[in-house]
Amino acid sequence: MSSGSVGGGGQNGRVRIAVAAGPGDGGVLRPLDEDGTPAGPVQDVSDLVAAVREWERGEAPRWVWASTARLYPRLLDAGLRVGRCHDLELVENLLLGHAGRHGEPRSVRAAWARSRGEPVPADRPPQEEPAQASLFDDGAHKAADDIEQIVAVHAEQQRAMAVLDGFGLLGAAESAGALVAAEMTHDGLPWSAEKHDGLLTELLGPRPSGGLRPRRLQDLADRISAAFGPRTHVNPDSPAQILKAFASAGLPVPSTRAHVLKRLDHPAVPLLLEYKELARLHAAHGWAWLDTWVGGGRFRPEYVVGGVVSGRWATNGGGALQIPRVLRRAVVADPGWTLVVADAAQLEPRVLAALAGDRAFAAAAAHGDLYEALADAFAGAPSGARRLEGGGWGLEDGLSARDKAKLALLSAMYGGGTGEAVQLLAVLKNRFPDAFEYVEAAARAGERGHLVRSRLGRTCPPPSAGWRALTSAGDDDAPSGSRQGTAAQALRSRGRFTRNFVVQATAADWALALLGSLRRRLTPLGVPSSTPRLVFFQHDEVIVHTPAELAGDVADAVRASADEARRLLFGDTPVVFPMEIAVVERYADAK
DNA sequence: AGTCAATCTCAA
DNA sequence: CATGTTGAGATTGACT
Repeated sequence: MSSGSVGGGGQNGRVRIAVAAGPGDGGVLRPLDEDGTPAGPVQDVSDLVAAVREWERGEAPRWVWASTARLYPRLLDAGLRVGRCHDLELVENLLLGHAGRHGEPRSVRAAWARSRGEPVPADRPPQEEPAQASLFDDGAHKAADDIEQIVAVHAEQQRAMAVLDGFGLLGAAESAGALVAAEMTHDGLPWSAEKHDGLLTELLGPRPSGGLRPRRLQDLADRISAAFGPRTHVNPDSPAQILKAFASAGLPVPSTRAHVLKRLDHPAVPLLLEYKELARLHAAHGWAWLDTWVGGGRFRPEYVVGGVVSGRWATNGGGALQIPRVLRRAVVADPGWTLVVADAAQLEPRVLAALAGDRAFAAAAAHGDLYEALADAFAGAPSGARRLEGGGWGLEDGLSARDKAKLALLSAMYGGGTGEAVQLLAVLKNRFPDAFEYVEAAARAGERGHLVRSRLGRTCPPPSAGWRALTSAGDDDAPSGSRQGTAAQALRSRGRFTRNFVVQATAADWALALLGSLRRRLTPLGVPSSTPRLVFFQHDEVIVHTPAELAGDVADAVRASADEARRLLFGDTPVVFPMEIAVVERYADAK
């Protein structure tokens, strides 16, 4: 697997430039060969942005820098975008993980110290990172030190990655992801504050002043109290008070969860369910959220690339990866623009099919609805099982063959499949033995305390010391029955984690490759002042904000990127990764 | 007055 | 025998 063209942009794939910021608006550059050997002298520049712009117009090198998240926003603010980079902190993090050293400091300074056997400085927590402006304000001697360390750490990373299959692509994809993340924060997701406010007013009543409850919530709260009796006062925000009120009414309940309340026959129940739903909207995505996170018609969350162990992204604030469906009505394209919303259909089972190289399974995943294609295999399986709302499996007749296929796969990937789904798993095992065995092997590896990896080499964290102590006991310790039970539980839990990790993390590999490829394909579309932009990414879904007349080209680019990602990860697998693409004015209209 | 765990609901 | 993964973020209520 070559590092391909993910994150590519320039004609010459080999030129790299190490860059350190400071002092002031200046910086220090040094050209490198691909293996990290210096290919020219250190250059001091008084205007770093101008120097980067100049190089970018010419050779379009791969920029080697400590952290995209800290450096790139400054370039974006100056109206400059770069084609490719190597993010030293992100790559260091991947390499540490591969070595089973998750969580060790990842800064350039730390990597430098580590390689020289010196004391390794802890990473600074994000909130203590120097402000953006001061990054460009370091002393001249510091920038000189920085460039020396950057060059050295980069060379070591290139050496380390060269012997790990797929790792070059992983590092390139992670770095390209960091560029996308910074650009998405810069560009923002189109967000109509007016539509959002209208929605809140419609559901909650007009915006209240001070910390008061909106009218609709107060009204519901009053009716909830009344439903428990005259002169009773129940604060619906307090689970304890709700439990007490139901107990007094002769209806003791273990919790206030929605599915528990739904089973009760009491006039307060529908009011409480409505209250809880609206109160959450108000608390999590109400006017306060709007004031904090939306400005100038854009929602600008901060993404954390590789923030989840599986390689999925996390966010730092704003909850960008949990936008409630109702609020998608507020995501509206600019006039004359449109949103291309694309999500990968049934991504994780397709990833499993491709990973396992299961011929029968891959053939089913070669086109169309994967579960439907598998349905025949499950049509005769014993009456299915279905997840009950409260957890646990329950018998439920009337499952379609397609539902049975879906349930079997989800059980295999998530580690369920005890209970009634066991028969469906048996069908999966018989008909698709390689796919079954792939996740089983990952689970067994986990239970033995081994590490498992994604297709490109992203590695799961090792089990904790506590886990090892718990699960290795059992010899001389004469553990008690409950301790054995706890140990068995810990083993199963670890197995579920590693079982899921190989699939989820490879799906994240694929999504990252798609993102890098799509970014590169979008760049030449449109004219500089009016170019399609990636504005949202959520695990297996992207949104591109584009001039309306380019929507077709964008959709083509999305499909081509999905296919390129497939090829980069899995070569000539027959498994396809179809994208469901909607061209809409509002996100809510996508599905 | 701050910290923390537990609980709840949102997303994939 | 127990009974599906990864997260964010708000809130309550117990704690220091």
